[in-house]
Amino acid sequence: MKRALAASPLRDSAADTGPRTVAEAVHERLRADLMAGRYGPGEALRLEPLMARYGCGISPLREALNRLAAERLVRAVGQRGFQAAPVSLAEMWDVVRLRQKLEGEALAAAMSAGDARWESEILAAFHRLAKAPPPERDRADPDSWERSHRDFHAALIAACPSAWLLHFVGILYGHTERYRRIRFERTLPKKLVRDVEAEHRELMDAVLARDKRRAVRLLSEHLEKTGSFIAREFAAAAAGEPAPRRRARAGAAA
Amino acid sequence: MKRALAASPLRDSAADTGPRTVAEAVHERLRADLMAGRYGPGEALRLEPLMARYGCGISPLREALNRLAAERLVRAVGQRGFQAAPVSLAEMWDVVRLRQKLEGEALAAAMSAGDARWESEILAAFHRLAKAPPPERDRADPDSWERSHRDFHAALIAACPSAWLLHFVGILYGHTERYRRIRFERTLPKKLVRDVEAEHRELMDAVLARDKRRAVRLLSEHLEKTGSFIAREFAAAAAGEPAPRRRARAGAAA
DNA sequence: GGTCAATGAAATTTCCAAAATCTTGTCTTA
DNA sequence: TAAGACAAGATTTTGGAAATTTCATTGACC
Repeated sequence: MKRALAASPLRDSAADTGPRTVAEAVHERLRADLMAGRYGPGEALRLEPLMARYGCGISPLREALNRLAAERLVRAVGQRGFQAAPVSLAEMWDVVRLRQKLEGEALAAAMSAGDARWESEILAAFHRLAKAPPPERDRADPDSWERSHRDFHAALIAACPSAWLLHFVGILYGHTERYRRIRFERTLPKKLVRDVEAEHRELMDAVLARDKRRAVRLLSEHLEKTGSFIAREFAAAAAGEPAPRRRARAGAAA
Repeated sequence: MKRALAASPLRDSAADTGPRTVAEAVHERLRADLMAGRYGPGEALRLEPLMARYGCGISPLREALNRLAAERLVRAVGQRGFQAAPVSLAEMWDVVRLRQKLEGEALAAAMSAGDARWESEILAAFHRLAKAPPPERDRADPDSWERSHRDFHAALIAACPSAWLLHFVGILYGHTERYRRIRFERTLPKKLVRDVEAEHRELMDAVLARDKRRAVRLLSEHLEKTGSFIAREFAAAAAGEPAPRRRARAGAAA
């Protein structure tokens, strides 16, 4: 069962036909790995290991890395290669705060423009998210829940008519996901997952009831809780492991 | 006299040292040419001519194009190469509307956080803009006024603490500039330029007086006028030249 | 003992040419 | 006449190797 995708607004690659070049395929896989936190903050992304891992030559790899640099998921340092984006508490809050504003705008716009089709897609996405295996029981497909989660948030704002707003929200979503997953997969307690599901249901109800004020507020609170969660994990990590990974000093600091 | 740059928030490349690789240099030049409207909407960007024009091999050129594709100034079509971004009236208003929101947010934040240094940079940027040769009298350096213009808008929001907000505003600025310059350089009447200068002065006065409400409103109106100007030029171009450039049909249509 | 320069290794960046893909024009056929 | 197949040309994409830069280590000198 392919997941139903109608040009998901949170992933604006060529989704209808699949990647048609090696560079596009590597770009997608690399971005997924970045978002899954498989590369630590500031970790050097050396070309030869990546060529081996993704089974491609140097040209498509560099093209993918350059696109990711423009998306700010990797940093390109000049004559010194690429590294996974650094992290900081301040930047995390910057991303979350901006996402509250922009995704709130997008949600309100979608609720003004959405039709019955849009509503049904939200219901379907919520159902798939509820049925998806929780992220801690990830055996075959570790990213299954994450995909459903992204699809749900994408469905909520899919009716927003501003392509640019959706583009920016998508970029911010990717960075939020990375912050959330970058070091804390093991720590995710079941209790929290259940709370998240309740938040999603409440949010969906407000959206389908066309209660804009309430929906935007619930979305903002949802994101605020995510930010607080990440901040707590940051503090815990800073206390437990002073220097977790290579060049990660700036990560736990500011 | 080098133009004073303190990591201008509207151009987030490695500005302090200048481009350190060929790819970065080509990326900058190509972006400048795109923003100057030197490539028409949908125009095919073939590799060999570009290699000749920018005097480089194929690898750095493709890397630059891939970055620009992530910035949405060019489209990458799969196995069919790159083309300059298409344009449409609807997308132009999308860009302008979003820029009103985001640049307004950034301006308000800057006015909360700005110090004396920030104020003096605004004054200096305004002075340089006032002294810059108007865009129609562009003999040696056709982009001189445009650079000063960008620097002025950048100076206004430079004190905004949100790096992500500044990043997005910079991207939207680039697209606005392209829409403004893409076909209408010859049409720019002096009267309009003088009006723009008056708007800039009024805006600066409100900003330096820390009148947030007024400053944000003036900025929004300033952008609104730019949008209306572009829309008029669009309509005129659609009436006068039905198919101005290659594959530009979609441009004047929606 | 500490600072600085030189040397060599490692990594990135760039050029280049082969391979794969798309486009265009022509010819055939219904 | 229109539709389709086929081949030639043009263009993009990709992998590998050369050139350039950075980084670490060693040694010399003050």
